[in-house]
This record gives sequence, structure tokens and C-alpha cells, in this order.
Amino acid sequence: MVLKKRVDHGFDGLRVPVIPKAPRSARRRIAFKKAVEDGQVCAIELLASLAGQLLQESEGSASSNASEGNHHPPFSQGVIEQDIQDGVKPLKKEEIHQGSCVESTFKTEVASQNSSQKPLSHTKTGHVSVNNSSDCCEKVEADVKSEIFEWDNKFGNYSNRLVETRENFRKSSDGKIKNGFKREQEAGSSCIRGSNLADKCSLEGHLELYVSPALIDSKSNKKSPFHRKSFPSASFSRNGNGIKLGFRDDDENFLRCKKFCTKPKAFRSPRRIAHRRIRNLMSFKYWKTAPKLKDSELSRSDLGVPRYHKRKTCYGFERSQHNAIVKKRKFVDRVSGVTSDGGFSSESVSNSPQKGMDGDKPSSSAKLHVPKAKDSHVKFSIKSIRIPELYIEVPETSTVGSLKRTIVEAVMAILGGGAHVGVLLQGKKVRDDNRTLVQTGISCNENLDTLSFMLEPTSLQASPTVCVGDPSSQCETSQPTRSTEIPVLDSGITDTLHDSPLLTYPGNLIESNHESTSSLADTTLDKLTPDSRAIVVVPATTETLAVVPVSQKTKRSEFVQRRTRRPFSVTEVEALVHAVEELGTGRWRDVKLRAFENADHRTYVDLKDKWKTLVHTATISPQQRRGEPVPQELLDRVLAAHAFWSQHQAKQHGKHQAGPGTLKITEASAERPCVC
DNA sequence: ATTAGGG
DNA sequence: CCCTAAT
Repeated sequence: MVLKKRVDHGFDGLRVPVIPKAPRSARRRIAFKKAVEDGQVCAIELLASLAGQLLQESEGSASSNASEGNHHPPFSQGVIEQDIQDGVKPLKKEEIHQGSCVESTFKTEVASQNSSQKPLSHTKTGHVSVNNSSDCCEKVEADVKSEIFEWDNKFGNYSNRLVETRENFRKSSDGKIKNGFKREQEAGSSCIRGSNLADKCSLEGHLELYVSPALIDSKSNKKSPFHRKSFPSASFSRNGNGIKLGFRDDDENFLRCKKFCTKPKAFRSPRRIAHRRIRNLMSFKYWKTAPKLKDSELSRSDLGVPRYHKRKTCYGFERSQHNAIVKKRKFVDRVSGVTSDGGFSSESVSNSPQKGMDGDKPSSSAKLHVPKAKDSHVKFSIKSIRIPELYIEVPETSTVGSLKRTIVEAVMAILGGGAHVGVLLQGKKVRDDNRTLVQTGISCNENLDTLSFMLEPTSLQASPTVCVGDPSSQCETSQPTRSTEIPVLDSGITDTLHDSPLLTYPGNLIESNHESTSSLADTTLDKLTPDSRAIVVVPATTETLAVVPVSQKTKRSEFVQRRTRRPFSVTEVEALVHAVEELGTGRWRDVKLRAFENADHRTYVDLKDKWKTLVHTATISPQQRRGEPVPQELLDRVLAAHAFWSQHQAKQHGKHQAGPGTLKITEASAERPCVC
């Protein structure tokens, strides 16, 4: 039986990488188990990180015991609203500590199919509270309601009924809490493994937890007070009952998924969802008021990505210059510690030579050099940094140069925003930033090979990293097939990392096109350092690009730039007018087909818009008009046609029944010669 | 995927 | 041109 979990309604929020579900293969299962045991997969942490974000603002006022007043978030509505308005700042894990608690509601929906091909659906809703009331105790309680419809026999106990369970995860610790939360070291106790949330819903692939603005769903979207409020991916709104958490697995197999999505109609195509998600993430509106953004400079282009999708229609690809889009990314990573969150990681820390940088800036991936003698410095030199695969689409006619630029921009879009670097040692994430390298063990030879760095979204710092460094094993475990990277930097350029532009291209790499200024030159190491803003990593759920960098710093990425302006020529206007005269307004697709069939850069929307402006132009005085003047004759026809079609709803049916003829009669004087 | 409108 | 909502 194949199951597919559903994502919620076009959610556009921060998605936190998370809980890998128990893999199927024995081998992976073992690896998975290990991950759990190693504390790399812990529900509490996950929830905590989410909770922490909320706590950020209300930390002080949070009640100390979440188990009480279960259904009442420790935050007043007012606080939350404030939150949203001001934007939610990414929280630091350190901020989540004693005395804090958080409650969240979650909803999981699973669409599946049983042997008889009947659609199944399993919805879980519940309330989760994360409590960290003391220095050494973390507790997660969850009331879960499961509604199973035609659940598969395999899960027999859940067939056609409502199941309510209470799940408690408690983590009493013996150690101190570091960085806010300590990881569960005991397999099975409070880790996700013991959680029904994961177990029962875990299907295949990898589970992922994300926060979603509860109010933003397919329906309420428009009216949602947050609709125009814009909030960063890291923010989330809540309804009366709290944040909405969702668990879902990755779309391991899109095709398969597609198949199921057709079933429960309510289940939207994942791709669509992703698409929507991305688009929303990219929507400038949603970001401009993002919390930490100092200014609104952030332009769409900064968000570099896919809105392009929509244009990828038959008329599509109009991007003339940089018309390339990063459409999606396929994870095909079999190596590195690419995290489930799609973060990119440096795969290799190779031993590179002297060129290494000083130890003071070990920010990015690199390789260490064992300190020689007295020199207590550890030198790192980056061998390469990888990023998840970016699927780029460019017109056949684009030049190699533009392709290069496109790639550069794509990369810059990701790196430009700054990312946080996670350090992984022997497969485990080094969470304590305050420890010294020596203390951490990043100074001995033995560890060199197991040291790796991982770029991750700053805003996710507090969240657990599922996939860790020691790539070979664990990564594969939780995230088998994804992510191929584009080597951003791979060479012995190690030394340049420091003083000069991070990405030093061999000069010729980028053509001297003016636009090529898409500089890598600006990408200095600091951009990779922790202070950078945020990068939203949208798990490669579907075919969409998974990484959406978010940062005002990325001014340059013209990635998803606005299409280059292409004023309509008189000839085009003529063609448009002619077509409209015949077809009328409201049939832009036909107009497109008829008059701009081969003008890929003119979409029917463009034509419609142009018509709109033409009408306007024809309405205003000649002095007010701008741009290449349009013959008055044409404008007259525009007005005539506009007037005509305004009356006769052109909409309806085909061809020009009463079309042109009538028009000409009516507005004879200004009419164009003839149509047929 | 289109259409209709607002920005 | 862009962005969305509604079809």
C-alpha cells in the first residue's frame, strides 16, 4: 500500500526539516535507529524549536506548565497579533529554556490508497504542548485525535473510527541543558520513535514538520488578516487554538504522489502546493515587512525563484536575458550531509594545503589542518561547497553566458542571503557554539575526516538537523535520494575564501557581460556566517525549487527578476487591435493565438494588459502619453473596439459571429479597413 | 490554464 | 508588468 501524506492548504511557511520516518529497508532502518539513538531525531527538539519561535516574544509571560490549560496557549491573542504584525523574529535556541512552554495544534492528513485502490485518508489533529519548565526537564504532551477513513488493514486498529490518544513525551535529564535543549539520548523514550505522531503517520520517505500559518489556507487566504501582512517564512500565525503544526513526509516519488492526489479531491497536488508555497514565499508582499529586514529593498528578485513557473506556459519562456528559472530541484544526493531540510552541505573537508585560512574564520566548510607544533591554530580550507541541485531552465536561444549568469544568480540567491553554517563532527551536529574547537574535538586528526559543515537556514538554527555529517550513512537514511549539488566552488581556491571574493571565478567563466556583474564578488565569507539572515529551505517536496533564500542582502540576484520590459511596437499594437476587433475582449488566449502565436514573450495576460493600457492611452490626451506614440488611427480603433465589445460581451463563444462585422458597422468611421 | 482586475 | 482570485 502506498500512502501519501498531504500537506495542508498551500501553506507558505517555514518548514522545518525533521523526523525521518522509519525507513523500509533493513539497512536504513538500522541507520535510522541509530539516528534516533544518537539523538539526532527528536520530536521534542523539533517541537521545541518551533515552540521557541513563539516563545521568543512571550517567553517571559509564558506559564510554566503547559499541561494545564491545554487548550489555551500561553499567549494572549493580543500578543500573537502583535507578533504577526511585527513579524516574528527567528528565535534562538538559547532563548527557549526553562519556564517556557508552548502549545500547538497540529493536523496531519494522509491520503493513501489501499489494495483495492480506494482512497484512504487519515487525519490527525491534536494539540501539542512543549514544556520546558525546569532546567532539566522537557516534556511534550500531545492529545491526538485520529480520524481514519478506510484505513488500511495494515493499520487495522484505525479503520473507520476516531481514535483519541494522549501521548506524552517526557525527557528528564541527567545532564544539563545545553543550548536550550538537550537531546534525547535514550532511544525510544521521548524521541520521535516513541511517538505516535510519527509512527502512525509515518509512511514512507521522510517526515517533516513544518509550521504553517493556520489562517492561511486555500479558502481563508484572501480574507485572512495576514494575507497582506506579510510575514517571513519563519513566522506563523495561529488560530484560536494555537499554531498549526503539520507533519508530512517528503514526496519521495512525485509520480506516485500525483497518482494519489487525484483521489481525495481535497488533496491538492503536491506540486501545486509546493508551487504555491514557493510563490508565496517569493511574494514580495510577504516579505517586505519581514521582521529583520531593515528595509524593503528586498525585491522580488531577491527571492529568486520560481514564480516563473506560471509563465512556463506555452507562451512561456519569455525571459529574454536571464530568463531562466530555477524550477525545481531534484535531490539526488547520495553523499553529503545534505540535510533533510535541503540545506546544503559541504561535502568534503579535504586536506588542503597551506592556503588554508586562519583558524579564526572557520565558517564554512573546509578541511582542517592539524596544527603543527605549537601553533594551536586549526586551519580550514574549503575544498568545495555544494548546494542542492537547482534545476534551471533557459530558452534554447539563451547564450552560454546567460546560462552561466543564471547559475551564478541562482547560487547567489541562495548564498547571498546568508546562511548559517552548522558544524558536524562525526555525524553529529556540534551545537554548542561556545565550545572551543579543541573541546569539541575539531582539532585532532581523527576527526578531520568526519568533520563537515553544513549550510543551513539561519532561522532554523534551533531546529534539529536530521541528517548529519557523516553522510554516507545517516543522510542516506533519512533522505535517500535527493539532492545533487552544483559545485559552487570547487577548486583549490581555498585561500581566496578569506581575503577575496569567496567565489573567484577564473575570469573567463563569466562573460564580461555587463550583467555578469552578478557578482560573486560580493559573496564573501561572512555571508556564510551565522549572522546572516535567513534562508528558507523548502524541502524538495516536489518539483519545485527547494531553496528560497530570503534576504535583503541579496540585492543582486536578479534571479527572478522582473521580466525585461518590452514595449509594444506599433506593429504589435496593430496586430493586437486587429485581433481584438475580431475576437473581442475577453478572449485573450485566442488573441494570443491569432496574433502573437510566435511571440513567446507576449502572453495572453500581456495582451490583455496591453489592451488595457491602449484603452487608457486612447482616452487620455496625446500630451499625456508616453513611449513610442501609437498612431491615432489605431487608438481610435481601440476605442471603437473597446466600446463595441464592452456592449457585446465577446466572452462566450467562438469566432466572430457578430464580431468584426458589427463592429465595423457600428464604428464605421474609425474602423480599420477590413478584416477578412 | 484562463480570465478579470487591481496594483 | 506583476499578482491574485475566480473560473
